[in-house]
Amino acid sequence: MCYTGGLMTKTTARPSSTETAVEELVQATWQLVRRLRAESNAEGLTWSQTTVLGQLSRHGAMTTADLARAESVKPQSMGATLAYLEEQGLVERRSHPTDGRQVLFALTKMGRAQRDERSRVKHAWLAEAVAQLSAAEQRALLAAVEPMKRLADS
Amino acid sequence: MCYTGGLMTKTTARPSSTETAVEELVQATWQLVRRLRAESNAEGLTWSQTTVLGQLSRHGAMTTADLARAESVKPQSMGATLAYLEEQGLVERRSHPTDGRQVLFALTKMGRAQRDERSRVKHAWLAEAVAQLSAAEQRALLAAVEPMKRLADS
DNA sequence: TATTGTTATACTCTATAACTATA
DNA sequence: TATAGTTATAGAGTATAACAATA
Repeated sequence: MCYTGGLMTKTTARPSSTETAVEELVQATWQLVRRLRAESNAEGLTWSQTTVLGQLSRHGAMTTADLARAESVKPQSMGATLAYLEEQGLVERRSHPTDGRQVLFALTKMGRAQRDERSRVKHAWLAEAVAQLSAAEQRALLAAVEPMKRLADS
Repeated sequence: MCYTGGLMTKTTARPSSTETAVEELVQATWQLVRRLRAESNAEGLTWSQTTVLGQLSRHGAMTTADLARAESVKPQSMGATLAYLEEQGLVERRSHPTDGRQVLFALTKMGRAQRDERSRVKHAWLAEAVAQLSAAEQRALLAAVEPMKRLADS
């Protein structure tokens, strides 16, 4: 594959230093997201859209700003996603009872159904993929969740 | 923040089941990528572009298909990235010695310099962020690299 | 006929800037 | 004046489909 003779078995350079190891982590993160995106594109909704439905499912009605914060994007970006979901009839807007500026978004009946269905499909794939890993690898993944969040928030 | 009374401290629902835990992992992965993207946008090159320079730096000249495989994207997508890098004078194309169809891409002198500089800047941020974590958290992150790659490749 | 790469097109995700409405 | 949201615009990152050149 590689002309100058480098071995090209999926970029598996051994982590010699911490620096390299961190770069490896970033690479792994990036690739995992690509994989997740590819997986979700095959079905009706994208990952970003699905996670918004998940937020609303878990937390109930939320404002654009709430959702933007929860997903670490700008309100305008979240607005675009919400506009799409609303157009699809998956979320609906409600006026805020005390603050006229704010708009609350909530799942519609269809949105809730989609959410459950999506959840089922996603889990089917993830469950299978995770099942292929050893118990130790699974533990390693779970142990990394909090540090990754810390890193993302830093 | 959240109208229906859910506590909204950064989506910290405790992982009750493995299913939830895996979803948490996905969420964390997604957010970390968002963070990385935001960080790299501040500077000259994006993460995708930087990683391509990294590949060429580590492996020497590679074809579009090689790079696409290494980064888990379609050749056409990689072509777009390479076109940009070429336009910026960071990579150059060479004809393949034996196969006229293939095109080899290699770092230019400028590309190599940029790569080193980018690498330095990236590491500065990452190093600082990682340093904020406990030793245990750092170990947890590194231990997750291989499983994440396995998951991405599955 | 199969493979490598290019061109054309489109859609998602995200950002910034400027604006409106409400507090 | 500050905050919540919308509109307009733009760019990165991808994908699929159709094509050309080479093997």
